[in-house]
Amino acid sequence: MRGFAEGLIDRPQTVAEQVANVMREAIASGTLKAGTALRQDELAEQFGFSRMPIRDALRQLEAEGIVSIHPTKGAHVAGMDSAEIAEIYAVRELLECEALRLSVPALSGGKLDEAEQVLDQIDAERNVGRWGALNRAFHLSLYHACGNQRLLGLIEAHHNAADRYVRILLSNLDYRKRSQAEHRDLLAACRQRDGKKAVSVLRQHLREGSDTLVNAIEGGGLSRKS
Amino acid sequence: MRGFAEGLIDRPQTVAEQVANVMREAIASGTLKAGTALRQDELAEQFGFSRMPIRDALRQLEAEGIVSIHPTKGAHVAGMDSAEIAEIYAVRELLECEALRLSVPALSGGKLDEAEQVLDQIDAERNVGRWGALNRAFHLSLYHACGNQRLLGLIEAHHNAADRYVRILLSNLDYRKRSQAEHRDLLAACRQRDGKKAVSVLRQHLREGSDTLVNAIEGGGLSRKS
DNA sequence: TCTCGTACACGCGGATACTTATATCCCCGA
DNA sequence: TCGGGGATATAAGTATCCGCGTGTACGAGA
Repeated sequence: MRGFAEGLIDRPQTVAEQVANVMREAIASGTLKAGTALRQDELAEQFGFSRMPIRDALRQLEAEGIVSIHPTKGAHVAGMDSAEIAEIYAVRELLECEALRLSVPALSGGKLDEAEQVLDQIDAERNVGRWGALNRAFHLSLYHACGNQRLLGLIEAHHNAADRYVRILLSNLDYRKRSQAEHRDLLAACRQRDGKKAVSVLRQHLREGSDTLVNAIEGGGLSRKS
Repeated sequence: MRGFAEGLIDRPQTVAEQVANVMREAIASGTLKAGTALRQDELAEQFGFSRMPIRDALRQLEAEGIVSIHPTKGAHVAGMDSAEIAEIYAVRELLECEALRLSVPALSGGKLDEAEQVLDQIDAERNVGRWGALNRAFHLSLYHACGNQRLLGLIEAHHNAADRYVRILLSNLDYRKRSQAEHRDLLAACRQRDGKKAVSVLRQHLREGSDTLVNAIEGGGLSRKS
């Protein structure tokens, strides 16, 4: 739920936010695997801060759905079973298709050019860690003109929740190629101001991602919910 | 974002959660008006707890969008301008219509009877404070069979965010009558397993609520964002 | 008199040390 | 072998402290 209108107003960054950012990245990158116990004292020592901001950060991440906290049992990196992945993708499809539908008529040529540049960057990028961020940037750039900040916030939150898994997808060269082809189709439909077409391409794109992930996780024996 | 699968697993309630619950109710009921400063040590003294759980509670409420926190300036009861109300209702429409669409074919007769009982309770209820809760219970009871916990969680979160304003609506006798009529239409469509009809009634219902609220707030001079 | 700068008070973020409660594990005895 | 009880680990909560950014009020200078 982070990021409703962030960046618009300058807020001094708190330690808790910095910690949350670092941990979010660590979880997304797989450094912290699903199910890992996140001990407050341990983290406090590692980061060199006291327990207080660490708790704030954990609460924050819990709200984002990538950490689960049980009173007396503590915080763990949230796992995802394939059912939950399917749920997240179903919600993403709902939210993002709506945002795209609203956004397409309002998209400026400049924004579209920006989106295309992001696609070129993805093709050029060799660092696995950056793909996730670029992928997200591309998607969000198409939705920005939707005019509903809250909707964008939710979409961003769900990108966060799915980030770890998107990275798994993107590390697969085959999927990445297909994904990029779909991205270019999507962009083309947007350039033609064909909202219906764009939405249907996006819907297909997300379903493919979801299916690929669910198969990978059900078959591949990835670490499960704690 | 609270309440994804709450209640299914017994978690000992933390002080922070209790505090959050009390404050959520206080904000929804209007006891705490929009813009009110929420000073940590003041609250700590009032509740008789230390600052730590109060901070946790404030973070929680911030994630729910009903409190805004600025480092160094502290927490305030979040206001809503009419634009934000429109946004929330647009998202609610999207989420709830989808949940209903998925849910209708799976709704058991028992669930429908329960929903009808809730409607009867609303008619009988004289206490303004309870209407909001009953109204929410009715809506959620129709969505429960949608099979997507995450979607239900988001819907609940948006009910929380809109709660204060729904209560304003419901304290208006005229709106309440119309609303109840629409609720019965909605229920009837569900009984007929007519998903399309049900969704269209729901959509109309939510749009009416949104419009009524936006007009009330733009005209009525309600307290604004801090 | 009006404006600008400074100084002070307030309240938050954070640190630290300590207490309490709870879950888990392991061992010991029936 | 199994079940109960204690030891241990860890989270939740308490009490207090400090530093710093912000807002404000007051006094000095134009």
